[in-house]
Amino acid sequence: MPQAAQRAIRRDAQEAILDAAEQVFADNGFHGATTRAIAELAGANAALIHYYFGSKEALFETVFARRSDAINAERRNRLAALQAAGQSAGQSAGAPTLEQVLDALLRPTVALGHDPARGGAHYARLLVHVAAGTDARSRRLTGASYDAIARLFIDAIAAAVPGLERASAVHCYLNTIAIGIALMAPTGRAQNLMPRQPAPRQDPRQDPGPDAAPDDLDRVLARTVRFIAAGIRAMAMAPTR
Amino acid sequence: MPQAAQRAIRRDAQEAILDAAEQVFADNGFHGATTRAIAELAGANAALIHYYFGSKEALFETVFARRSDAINAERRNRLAALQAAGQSAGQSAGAPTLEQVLDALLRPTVALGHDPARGGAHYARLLVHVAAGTDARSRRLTGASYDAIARLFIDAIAAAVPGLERASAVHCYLNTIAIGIALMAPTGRAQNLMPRQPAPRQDPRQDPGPDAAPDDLDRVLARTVRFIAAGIRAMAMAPTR
DNA sequence: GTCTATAGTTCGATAGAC
DNA sequence: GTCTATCGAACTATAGAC
Repeated sequence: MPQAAQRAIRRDAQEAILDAAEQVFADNGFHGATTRAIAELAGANAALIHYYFGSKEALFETVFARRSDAINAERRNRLAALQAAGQSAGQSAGAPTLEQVLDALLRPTVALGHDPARGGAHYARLLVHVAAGTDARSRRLTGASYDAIARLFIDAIAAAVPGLERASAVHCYLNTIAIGIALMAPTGRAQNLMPRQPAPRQDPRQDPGPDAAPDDLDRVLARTVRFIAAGIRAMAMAPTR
Repeated sequence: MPQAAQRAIRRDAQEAILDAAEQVFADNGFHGATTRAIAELAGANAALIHYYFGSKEALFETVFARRSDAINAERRNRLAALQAAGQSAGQSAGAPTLEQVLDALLRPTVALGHDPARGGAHYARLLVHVAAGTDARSRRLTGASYDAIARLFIDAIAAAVPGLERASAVHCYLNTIAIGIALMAPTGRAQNLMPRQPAPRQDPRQDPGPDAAPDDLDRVLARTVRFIAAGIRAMAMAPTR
């Protein structure tokens, strides 16, 4: 079946452009990136970008949607699994715990940022640009991709913390996302701020570096979830205003 | 003294360009902004930007430094005042509390974002762009303007929370900044995610809107400080790894 | 100091050969 | 499908009149 083989090759060419675009957009933002730089990094001809995607704008949206769809599908699946487990284990087991909800929310994004094998390390920084942007494109993309999942997890957070007002749950969700985005896009700032080499250290194995290596994912997540969960529970003990 | 009067007028022209540049850079990022758009918004001639500032690049750095210097000076003063008060009130009173430190850290930025009278609402979004950027300019600007103050407050956080490891204090600081930046640059996302008009509301005075009005500054700050302080204290109770 | 006019680049996009 | 060549637009920056 030669057609399938050829299709496979072509698919690789398109994905090479998508991967290159992801990196160049992440490094420079939409306006700072050029289609020529993307084509060069992809090892493709500059005209192919317009042949495949029609425009720089459409390429950007394709790059963005590719990862965000995967992230949100995984978030949805993890949350659904937690809720199903809670129901099957006797109805009094009830809703998943706050820590479980936060893990389901953060793990797909943080894993993407920390695991180079998944190829999405650059998307993390791309997402920061879009989240920061106030232009029409940025708001449209975040709204279209993340509003629905946001409402889902705001509900789950509210359900996991008795006494948490709905408005407070929204702020807690936004705080969570703020930390999560900063966490998934390591800018190297943590290293700069770390204490000056705790010099007289005897066991070098102890210090794999402040920013997590891929296998530190669980540890980074656990630490961050603990931080956020404590903050959210503190919000439930006091009125919003 | 005509020279002084003329100087005053000129100073206004330069500041008009700075204000316009702040807004246009905040809306579109460095590459998305054009000197023509800045000049038009400032009501000035496009060539004046180069006459006053030399280049688009230099203008950007001037805009950035103007506010960050003011923010960090205020942070430094507030922290010093807290520490001086702690010392004068008997040596056992000791270091300022965690809540006091967080307030000193966040108040100057959040106030800037929420008080239109201070004219810095746009800088908040500009800072988000720079904080998100991984290019050389962004890293140089954040490092030059914010690394020193970061170390100061990391020390203060560590001093306020017994048992908090130094490395944990760095992560706590970064979490604080992540929330603070998101907080000072309202993108309107909170409104979108708020519950669908709790419709049968009898008293309209109760809902001034989810994003704070200027006079809500203290309330927003108190809520955020409570969230973060609880998260930081939770970090002190468990090892980093 | 402030303006007009424009030089010199670089960009996104496309036409057309193969 | 893939390439070369190039168009037209928009940009930063500057030269020079006033």
